Amino acid sequence: MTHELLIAHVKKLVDPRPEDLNLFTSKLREVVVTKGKFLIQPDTHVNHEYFVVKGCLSAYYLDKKGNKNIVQFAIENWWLGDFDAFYNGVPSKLHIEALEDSTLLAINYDDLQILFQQAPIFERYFRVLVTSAFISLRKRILSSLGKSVKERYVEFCESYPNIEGRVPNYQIANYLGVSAESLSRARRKMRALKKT
Amino acid sequence: MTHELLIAHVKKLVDPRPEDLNLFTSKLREVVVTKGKFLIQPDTHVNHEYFVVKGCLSAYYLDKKGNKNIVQFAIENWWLGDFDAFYNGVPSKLHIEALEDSTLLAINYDDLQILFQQAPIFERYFRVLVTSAFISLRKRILSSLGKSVKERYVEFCESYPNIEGRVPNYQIANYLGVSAESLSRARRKMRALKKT
DNA sequence: AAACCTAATTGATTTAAGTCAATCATATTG
DNA sequence: CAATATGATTGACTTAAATCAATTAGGTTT
Repeated sequence: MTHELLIAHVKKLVDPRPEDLNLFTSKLREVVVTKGKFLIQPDTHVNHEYFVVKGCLSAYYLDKKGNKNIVQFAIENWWLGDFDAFYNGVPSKLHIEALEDSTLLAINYDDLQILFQQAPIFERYFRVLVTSAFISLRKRILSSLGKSVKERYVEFCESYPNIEGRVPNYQIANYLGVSAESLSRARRKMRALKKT
Repeated sequence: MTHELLIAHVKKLVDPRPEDLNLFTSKLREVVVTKGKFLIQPDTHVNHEYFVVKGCLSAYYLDKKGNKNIVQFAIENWWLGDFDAFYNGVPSKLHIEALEDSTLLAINYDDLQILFQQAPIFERYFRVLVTSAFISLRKRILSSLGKSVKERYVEFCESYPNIEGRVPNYQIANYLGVSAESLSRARRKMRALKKT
């Protein structure tokens, strides 16, 4: 079953009873997105949060000048969505695009509220989840401020050891907030260092 | 009572029963830190999270080169602490320093776990709290990547309308990840624009 | 294999922001 | 008031990264 990966993920963070898990899985819906297609587009109402079972996606937003800003990558075992839109009921500002053919599990907002009522352990699961996302995001902030392109790329590779190779470098450069050329040069310098 | 501000804050996000609130407030301890003193220092075990009742503090960490990196400011109505250390039991990497004489309410880790058990509404309160902190942090990331000093300063002033004036500009510059000189020049340009 | 596309790399140049050093402004203290 | 900190500003110079413009490298498709 596609649910197994997610159940394993839940069990790593909290300790649900079997009936809690059954309730949870009963609310999940499988979603497939093919490469290049969108899961979420801006100015839409967002009713779901998604767990990646297979594939790779990116979330980005276009600013006033039309520049793309990648906010997040997601691969297997990651949750993904537009928190702001989902929890605050505002229109989404994000594009979420599949970089590979992807399979996700979706949970609906109302179902999630019911789940929180009936199985509060999931309130805990999501609290723990968001807390650790917050901690990583804080690390990313510290990395983006005052660190060189090279250092940031190294840290990126440490944080996302599985993404390298699946995502083109120019997208990684965008995520890091640097130009593709600068990233290329930084990588070159790193290669030079390693060989000596 | 010093608890009033925090209770109001809780009630804005969730709807606790009176007995939940009583349990909560029974676990709070008042802490006073005078200007220049530290609430948390690196390499210590962190047992508490703090809510600011009065005053102003900053959280920062020193990198290998000894550079200070301000991670967060906190004034009245903000929670503050070292999530990573608090939730994951690792030694703190942060300094948390009072920029003004400050009064805080502290909650202990074990007490918080008991609270979550006995009054799950607080599990929700903290989930909602962290979720919105996550959303703001994501906005800060987008701001730090690809935006000019001027734009970032403007966004800072919008996000923290009450901090301007209470915190010296060189600390704001640090938080924004720019030099004090650059911030000064950006502010100068903004003044010039306003006058015309 | 030729033609095509996409991504990565490299070189030349520009630019925004950093650094260093000095000066100015303003509080605070003796 | 003079003396002293502390923070803000300004100027001169340097530097890291962006931008612009080719070129190269790998994969696909025909």
